Amino acid sequence: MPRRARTHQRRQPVQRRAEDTVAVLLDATERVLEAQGFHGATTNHIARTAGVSIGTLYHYFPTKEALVAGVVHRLWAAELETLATRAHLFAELPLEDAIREACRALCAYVWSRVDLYRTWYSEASHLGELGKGLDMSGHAASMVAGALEHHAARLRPGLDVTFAADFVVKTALALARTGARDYPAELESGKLADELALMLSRYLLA
Amino acid sequence: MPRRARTHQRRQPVQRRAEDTVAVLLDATERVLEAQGFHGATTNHIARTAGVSIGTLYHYFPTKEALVAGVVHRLWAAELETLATRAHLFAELPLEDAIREACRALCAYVWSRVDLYRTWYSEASHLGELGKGLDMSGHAASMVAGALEHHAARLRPGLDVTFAADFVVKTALALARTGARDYPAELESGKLADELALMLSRYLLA
Amino acid sequence: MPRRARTHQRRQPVQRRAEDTVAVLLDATERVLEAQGFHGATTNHIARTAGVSIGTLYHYFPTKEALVAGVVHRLWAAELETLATRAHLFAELPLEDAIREACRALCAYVWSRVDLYRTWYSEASHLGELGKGLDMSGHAASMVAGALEHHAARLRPGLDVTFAADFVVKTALALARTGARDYPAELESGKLADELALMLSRYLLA
Amino acid sequence: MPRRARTHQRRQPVQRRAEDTVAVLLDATERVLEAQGFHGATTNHIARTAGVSIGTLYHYFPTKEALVAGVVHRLWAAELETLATRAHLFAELPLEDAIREACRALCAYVWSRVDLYRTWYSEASHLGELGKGLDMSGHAASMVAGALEHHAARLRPGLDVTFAADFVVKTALALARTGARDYPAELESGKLADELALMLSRYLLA
DNA sequence: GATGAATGAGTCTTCATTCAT
DNA sequence: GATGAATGAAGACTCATTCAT
Repeated sequence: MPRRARTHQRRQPVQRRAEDTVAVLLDATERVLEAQGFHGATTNHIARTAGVSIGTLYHYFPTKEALVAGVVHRLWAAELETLATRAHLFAELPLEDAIREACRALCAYVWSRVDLYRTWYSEASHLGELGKGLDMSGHAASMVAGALEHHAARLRPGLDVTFAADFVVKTALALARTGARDYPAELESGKLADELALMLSRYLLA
Repeated sequence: MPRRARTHQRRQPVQRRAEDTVAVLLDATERVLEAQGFHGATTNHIARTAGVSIGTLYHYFPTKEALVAGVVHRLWAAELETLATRAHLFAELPLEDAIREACRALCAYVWSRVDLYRTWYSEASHLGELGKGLDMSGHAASMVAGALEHHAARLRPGLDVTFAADFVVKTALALARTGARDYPAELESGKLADELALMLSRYLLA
Repeated sequence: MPRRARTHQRRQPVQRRAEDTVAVLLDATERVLEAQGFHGATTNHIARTAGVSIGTLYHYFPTKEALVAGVVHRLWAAELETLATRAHLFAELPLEDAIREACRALCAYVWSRVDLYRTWYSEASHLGELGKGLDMSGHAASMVAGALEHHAARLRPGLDVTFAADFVVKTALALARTGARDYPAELESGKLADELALMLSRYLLA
Repeated sequence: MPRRARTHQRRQPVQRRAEDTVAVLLDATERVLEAQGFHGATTNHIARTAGVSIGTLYHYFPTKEALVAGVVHRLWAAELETLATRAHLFAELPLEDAIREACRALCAYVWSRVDLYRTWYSEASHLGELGKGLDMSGHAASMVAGALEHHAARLRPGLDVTFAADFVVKTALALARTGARDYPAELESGKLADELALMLSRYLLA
């Protein structure tokens, strides 16, 4: 039987020191997950790696799941950040070029954490709260939707912009993430990013 | 620490009865996984559900992982089968139509097992042997590659057929599978299949 | 909890074939015990090694304990046989020489099965029926007692012949058996046998 | 297949309380072994007897084998202690008398734990680390060797002192231990000790 | 007599979590 | 806030043994 899935963080850290502890714990969790996989990561091992006691760990996170969820959320946020910092490109470049840059940035980020995606992400991503995941891809999707409006003239006729923006984001995320296992070489070389960008561009443009 | 990951089946069933037992065990495993998720599924529960003793379960599968791997492999085989039975369409129909039929069939299959994809597939798919997964998508990819040669005249110039065939298969699999969570409505309605088909067609054709 | 300790053989084999089966099973048991130790020896492995089915094994021996007891008894019988075939020496040679020959023969026998004594004998000897063990050492002791009467004139005054005969036999058995672990080199070279013989002779003689 | 034979203690107790726990666990193990034998002793039963949780048991000992090894080592240490506290007698008394006292003390110790030697010692002593056993008998042997040097003038010519000291110790241990089964009456009455002492003295002295 | 698939009670062991200090 | 010894529910897995064929 699964333990209860309380995945909310237990307390908002209000002090500098406590914030540190939370970050230290998330870092340690990530490191242990990367080394041992989800199944092999134990809370005691994580606490030891973080250099805090197991009691302290449970002071900040009510369950192991919450801890892992924290890492997942942080990862999602970083993925979103990677895309968000390229948002302005959609106003500055032709759509194809902006899409290519966004895909390249996303794939580069995945490549920079490739072991993480390979070892435990698929095993543990379901612990991330669905809502936060939707928020994250929703943010990215509305960003893309804005970009598409901006380039409306060049879009293929009949395109459902709202759906397409979302679909394109989820496709990019899905392929970049699974690419860590399925296409490591192409992920590193940039080919995956470029083919992905090509596919998305042709899907969107006239 | 993770238990050992022996995922090979323990004995080749040589008698009619034994083959039944293996199938019964895989069926039961699937049912229990669907109801409880990977973490919540216990071998004792699976054995009880299958109507065999726990000893018999371990007679055929050396570990829980091997049992789940068996279910994953069977699922992969069914996905492949779904595509393989549509292979002839690529010789009979325009490429767009054949692709659409293939995507529809794949999405329909995923929809028919949607709970399974939603509850445990992402959590447990890594237990499937990578080799078998590559075999499976490789088969499908070479099928697609053949189809592309057949329609060579209409392909977009500069297309790397070998890569594209593989890429297209993996994209379809990734989106159909994650669609169970991300787009249940569109998976059911067929919209996901059609948008996917459109994206793939535009990626491939001139 | 220990299983019941039924250690009697289940049926007296009356046919040639069945006798063979019993011997084959005891041989296989010995081989498996030697290779895996008592804890690691399973009845299924023993049956497979013997080339018979597990059902057949249980046809002849009611429990694993009975099987191991059979091997222990056979070993005791062989030890006794080793001594018994030297009994005549006590009538032919000076006592010291007869004792030395007996000790050498016993140690040589132990050396010839040294792996067996090293791997499982101590772990499993308690499964041999105490009665049979006493019979065996009792036989040897009465043999020795007879020898001592024959050499009565040379014995040390005050010697309790009955006790001494038994004591000497048990000492020889204990040291030869534990010598497999404690003195492998001296067991092989014969030094253990000679020192043992010297100790026993000086204990007995004036 | 035997479980792994990790027989090292898992953590050095650093606090008063923890030392107690280890001792409590060893005591409980001894009691359960005495009542049920090695095969019948379960870790859960031992933990319950000790009044600690099963988790605590595994906090200090990684396996059942390690726990039993701990008891064996403690027993060996007590045997050695029994001899060591008599070491001074070898300087104060004639050798025969010192030997007799040592044998009596050893046999008395065995008698004081006779059930233990009878029920599980032979079944489980192989779990003690060979090295610790050699250390223990080596200590005793060098003690005896010192004593023999001290009485060199009275030793029989040609005696190999180094070997003899070791041989004498191992003989005494083997006979006292097996005496629990073979000679309970003589063990209790002291006859076994005296005959053993006589045998060893005659082996050593001129 | 022989077979071997099936049984299932019972074991060891793990690890998330608590709480007294 | 921090500690970490202690907890114990729960689960994977073994293997001696049975019995229908």
